[in-house]
Amino acid sequence: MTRPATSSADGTDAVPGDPLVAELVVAVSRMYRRVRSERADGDLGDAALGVLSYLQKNGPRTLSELSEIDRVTPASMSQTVNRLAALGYAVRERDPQDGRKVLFSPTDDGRALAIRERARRHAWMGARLRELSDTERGTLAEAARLLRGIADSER
Amino acid sequence: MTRPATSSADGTDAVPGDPLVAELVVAVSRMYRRVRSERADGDLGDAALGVLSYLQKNGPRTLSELSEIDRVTPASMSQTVNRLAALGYAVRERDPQDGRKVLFSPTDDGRALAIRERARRHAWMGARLRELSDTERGTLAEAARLLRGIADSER
DNA sequence: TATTGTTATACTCTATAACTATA
DNA sequence: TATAGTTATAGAGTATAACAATA
Repeated sequence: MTRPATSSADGTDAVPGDPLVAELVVAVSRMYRRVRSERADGDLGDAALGVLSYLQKNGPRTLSELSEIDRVTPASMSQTVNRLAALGYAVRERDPQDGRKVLFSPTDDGRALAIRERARRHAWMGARLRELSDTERGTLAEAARLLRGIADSER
Repeated sequence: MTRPATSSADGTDAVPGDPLVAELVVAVSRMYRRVRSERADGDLGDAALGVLSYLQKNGPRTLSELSEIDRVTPASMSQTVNRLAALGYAVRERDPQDGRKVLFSPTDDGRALAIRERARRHAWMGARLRELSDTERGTLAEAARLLRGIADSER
């Protein structure tokens, strides 16, 4: 054989890259959409709920911090926290040490909503994971750690 | 001790659910956003590029099939493939056996774009994966298989 | 001047409701 | 009637550009 190639539906031969990358990207994309599709009707969107959930678990953060965590622009994050604030789920507070900074915190309503919605959205996945063996669960736990490390890496 | 509880930033005790679920959801969400953030300027969005990539790898599909694969409504998928068609990356063809059905196929331009963009978006992740041990890569490969199974499960 | 955050505007993605065409 | 697909409309999420306030 002359060179490695991927076979495509139309017979195109493409330089294949690392097959593991493609498998992971497809798996991650499908899982993300599946989790997102558990969203209920009058619900917050996934971006706003993600921010609220983060604040509930980790405590107040500035706009810049939140935008870096989610890898969106500060302008985008400003609009997301605007929605949370307009709905009464989060509050803005000026940083006393540095008047340029704004700290966002969840309200009591926001904290309760974050806990409740996380439980609801995760329910179906919890059920699927309980069907796995201990070995398989261990594999997923280790994979979650590796994926976090890769996703959060600077480069 | 009386019952398991999660400790939160504000001292809230919540019934914890399966910690593995939360770890996986956070890891998947962060990785999805990281891959998405590799998007270039005049680029297709992630939904349209995902559909184009699928068609390039797997061959023509009907609208219904595509909407089920991505877990979006047929109306949403219709608009996504509309964008692909308007840009000349995909074509509609009436199914000769059943005139209600429409088959979508990538054009030559679309196939080339799918291959090129996949390579570009996956480059950074390929570099990160090459830094891992064979054992770690094996863990991720097995995890990708498990996650696909869970995400694609009917329930 | 540099940093932090916001607003104006536009595009992508998704949904629901109402519709057309085919079986 | 039921199925496959489309269009109209609206809201979430994101981006870039331009701006205000503070350091």
